[in-house]
Amino acid sequence: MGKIAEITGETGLNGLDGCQMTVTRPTFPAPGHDHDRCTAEAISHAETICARRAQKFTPIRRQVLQALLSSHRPLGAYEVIEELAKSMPRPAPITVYRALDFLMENGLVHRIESRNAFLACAHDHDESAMVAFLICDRCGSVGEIPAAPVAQSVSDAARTTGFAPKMSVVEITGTCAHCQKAA
Amino acid sequence: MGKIAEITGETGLNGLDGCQMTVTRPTFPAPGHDHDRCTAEAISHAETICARRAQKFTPIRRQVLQALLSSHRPLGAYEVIEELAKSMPRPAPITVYRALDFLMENGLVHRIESRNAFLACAHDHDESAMVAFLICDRCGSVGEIPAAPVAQSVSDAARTTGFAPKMSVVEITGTCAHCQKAA
DNA sequence: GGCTTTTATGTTGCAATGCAACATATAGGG
DNA sequence: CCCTATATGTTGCATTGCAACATAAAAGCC
Repeated sequence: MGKIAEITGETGLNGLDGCQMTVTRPTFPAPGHDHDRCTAEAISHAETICARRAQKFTPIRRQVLQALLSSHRPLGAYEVIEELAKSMPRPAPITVYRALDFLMENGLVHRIESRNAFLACAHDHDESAMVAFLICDRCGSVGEIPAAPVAQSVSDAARTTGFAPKMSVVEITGTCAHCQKAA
Repeated sequence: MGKIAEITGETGLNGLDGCQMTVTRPTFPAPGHDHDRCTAEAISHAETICARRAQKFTPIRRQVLQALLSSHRPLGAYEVIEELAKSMPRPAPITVYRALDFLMENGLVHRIESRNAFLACAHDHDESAMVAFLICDRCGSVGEIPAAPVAQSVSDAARTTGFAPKMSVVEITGTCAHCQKAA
């Protein structure tokens, strides 16, 4: 299986300092990958980010992130609640939403609009970088790819219309390589 | 209905006070456009489509489409209900959802995922054509642009990973030309 | 026209999503 | 130690979305 095409390398010019997680992350998590390690890295990345910004990476925020990391697919807020309920008194929805907001503000979690769900960010990309999501309709896993070309097309369109783009949502559903093989 | 690239149709007016200025470029709204005519055309287009497919363009479906056309901005399902309630006994949510499903299946209405809202399709584009939406965060109006180039770059990127794309959601929020001027 | 089949609507009820408002706790700074 | 800013807990509810079943309306057939 190896890594499947990694378009990840060129993700947003790596930000302001030497923060690089393993940038060689495949677009889709390989079925047999070292998940513990990948989770640990993501958590430690989060710690770094929060420390740098003097933001608090509280237990709840950590656990919400961990819940999302436990699967490489987007979880609904209430699925996160279920996850957390396994290891603590069931948190109220608002609690989880607040943690999710925090994590999104800090670029650690993405919201998948077309699913009303949340996904732990797999890459260390510049926060302003445009990303696109490839959502597998079989296994539900989500790949994250840089969408610079999309950004280009969009700003072309913007130029003609005078529209000033700020935030983008690019979500493509389809079938991932693994599931195609499996079929 | 005219040809594809008449990207002019959207309007900014929609009752949110800030946004009623002339368009310099034809792309976003033409505030002074003949709205009755553009609505009439859309309805008649719907009739054509339905007739061609032997689908029934029932009163409810017509009224839902009309509600969406009346505003030129995406409406939530419950906003549609409110609209309809003005001219008939208030329909149940499920009734409106069913009509919306029908209209979407026939390419007459788009769902704006990032808003949980629905927009009457402004163009006469091929159903399989990929479109992108430019959503103004001030006035709420939405521009619909053909997104062939976006589609291209996305599916290139996607295919590199072995991903087989089916459906796409491209929604860009930002500020439309009118609202930029107004600011 | 009657009869059947298909399709569309109406009714009832509820699950899922999301957050507001206020109360309380907790971490740091002075 | 107090004060302030931030984080979390509690209560309650609005919004979104649809399932399941009942009824009506249209289309096809003899």
